Amino acid sequence: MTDSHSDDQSPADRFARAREAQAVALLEDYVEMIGDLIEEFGEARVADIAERMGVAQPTATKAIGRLKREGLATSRPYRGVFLTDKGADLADRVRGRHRTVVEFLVAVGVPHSVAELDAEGIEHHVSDETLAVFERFLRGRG
Amino acid sequence: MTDSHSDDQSPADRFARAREAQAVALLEDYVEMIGDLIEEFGEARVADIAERMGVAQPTATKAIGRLKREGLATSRPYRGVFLTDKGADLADRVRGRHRTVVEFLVAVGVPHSVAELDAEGIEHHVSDETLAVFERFLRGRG
DNA sequence: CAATTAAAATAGCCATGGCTATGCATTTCA
DNA sequence: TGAAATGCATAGCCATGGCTATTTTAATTG
Ligand SMILES: [Mn+2]
Ligand SMILES: [Mn+2]
Ligand SMILES: [Mn+2]
Ligand SMILES: [Mn+2]
Repeated sequence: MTDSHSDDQSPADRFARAREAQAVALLEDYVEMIGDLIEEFGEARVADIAERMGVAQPTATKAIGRLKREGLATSRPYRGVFLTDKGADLADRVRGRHRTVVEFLVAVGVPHSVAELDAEGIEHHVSDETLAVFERFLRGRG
Repeated sequence: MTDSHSDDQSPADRFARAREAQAVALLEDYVEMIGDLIEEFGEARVADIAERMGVAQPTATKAIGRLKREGLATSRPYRGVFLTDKGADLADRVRGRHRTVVEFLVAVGVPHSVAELDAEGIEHHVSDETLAVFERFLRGRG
């Protein structure tokens, strides 16, 4: 018989996957957060984006350039940054995942403030399958 | 009265923390994996490290240079890479965290292969406090 | 022991994601 | 309405983490 707990993936595959998740993590955080700013203030200015990300203003400008290149955002100087449909969709998905991860961690006993801190990184590495398990866990306890 | 569910950290603090975790993630994976190779084969050669990481050989050489600079490893050409005490300690901690995260995910219902995949990224963002919660969860169900 | 082969190092390229300093354009307001 | 203040963009630096191509060095073998 074949080994009952086979490896499924090579380490190289796992590492490649983690590297890929890392590469998109920053853009995910930007779109989610730009969505938050628009929700809160009706607009997302470069300076506010930089402040909320905790980076210098030119760093935010550069990142916004990448968002534009990826078709996730547009911007008009002195008028703010806007999410495209694609960007808004991504923001929604990312925000949902963020909330689910935080709620799940809290549900298993992690203090809320710690859960928020850890979730900011964890969220980018949780697969749809794992996310579904978290949601089921949450439902299964009302 | 003061808000009972206060924010605790600014978004900028959370993002900074996630960025920091990301910065060390790669070195953690290298030391853990080098430890595995030494365990399995008695030595960790540059070519094997590169293959297991899924990167080109010069990429591994460069990373090993960083490990050395950080005091985590030493190396002798044609003789392999070795972990310092500090490196071996880190490898042990990282491996323990990896195992705990995988076991926890499996315990809540994530398929093993998916758990392995997700854990490779998640492990670097799990705080000691959250890890302790995962361990308690695992103990509390034998 | 010389020649071959294999292993590792080096050179040099690219993109990302940080930063500071500075320039320019738009708003705002006296 | 023109000066001042503000907001944003640009230039240019650095480290990291990828890559390919090439060179060097060590190990192996005829
Ligand atoms: Mn995040
Ligand atoms: Mn988030
Ligand atoms: Mn990992
Ligand atoms: Mn790992």
